[in-house]
Amino acid sequence: MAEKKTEDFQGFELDQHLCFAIYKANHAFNRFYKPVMKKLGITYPQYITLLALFEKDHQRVSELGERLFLESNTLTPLLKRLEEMGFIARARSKEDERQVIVSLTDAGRGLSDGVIDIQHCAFGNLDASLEKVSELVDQLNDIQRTLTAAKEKVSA
Amino acid sequence: MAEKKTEDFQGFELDQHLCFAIYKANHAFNRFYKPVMKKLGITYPQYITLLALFEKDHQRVSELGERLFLESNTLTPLLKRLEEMGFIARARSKEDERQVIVSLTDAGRGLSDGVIDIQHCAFGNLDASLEKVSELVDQLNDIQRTLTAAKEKVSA
DNA sequence: ATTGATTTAATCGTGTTCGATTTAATTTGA
DNA sequence: TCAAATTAAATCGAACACGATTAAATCAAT
Repeated sequence: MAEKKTEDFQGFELDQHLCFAIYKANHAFNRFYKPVMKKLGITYPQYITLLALFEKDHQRVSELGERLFLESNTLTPLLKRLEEMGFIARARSKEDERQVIVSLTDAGRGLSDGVIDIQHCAFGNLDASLEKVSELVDQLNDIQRTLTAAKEKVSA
Repeated sequence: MAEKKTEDFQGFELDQHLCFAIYKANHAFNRFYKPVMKKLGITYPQYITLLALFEKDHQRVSELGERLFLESNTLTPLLKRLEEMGFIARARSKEDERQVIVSLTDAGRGLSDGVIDIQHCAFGNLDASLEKVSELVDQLNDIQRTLTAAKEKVSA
């Protein structure tokens, strides 16, 4: 009862850290999806990017970036690879030549079947109910919003 | 009630995806910690690595790798940077010359004060109780274990 | 004791991420 | 109108992550 130090505040036990738990879970998703992605010829970040395009086609690079929390320095090369593979097309906007519009090709849209399979595969392995998962998603989104807001506050 | 397709299974709404929620939360932790880490002169992965060493000093590279889910191809250069900065020492084991033992230096141990501050900082911004966080950590660890086990199963 | 298999870390190439800068197009204001 | 400020994407360099390979040390098993 006497010793307090760091024990009452997570201390150094890595497994008690929320950031480490999230790091590990993210890592596990990465490793789980990677071999499945490989069959489609894409990487995990490319998969996430395609999901954003399935949700809404014909987005600007910066629009995609807002959705995925990435900027042109990351997206430009990634999109170029997707373009080389023939899954998307990139074209300067007629209205504003600064903007590049990213669109799915037929081949890109064709990936959606494989993607659905992947989702079933991952979800089938988590023996959790839809409600439980949905609740967890909400909690994680709360944390994300809180940390993002806190960072804004600090850097302001 | 007629349409089924993908809607009853998360479909393409990115925000309903557990993997995306985790991706975002991990990203938010990264962005939140980054400027704080910068004051200490280290990166987020280096921070995680140091946490593992605070928990247990004098680990082999492969031991650290198991803990952090990384391998020598990632750890070797990262550890070399921590060594250059004087936070750790790397030395071949006398018993087995193949092994490299990673140890904290005084300067490395000295970082732990700053690290405690960082943890307070992050935790103070999450207006969640310790129990709530602990519960969330357990759920995330469950997911990680499940996905890791599922991957083993598939690759076997 | 020597050959062959295994283990450990290091190395290499590709892709992702990010801070910082650059280039080009658009908007603003004098 | 035309220079200055702003915006959008691209580029660059450093760090991280990973599959695959390599080099060196150890172990196994005759």
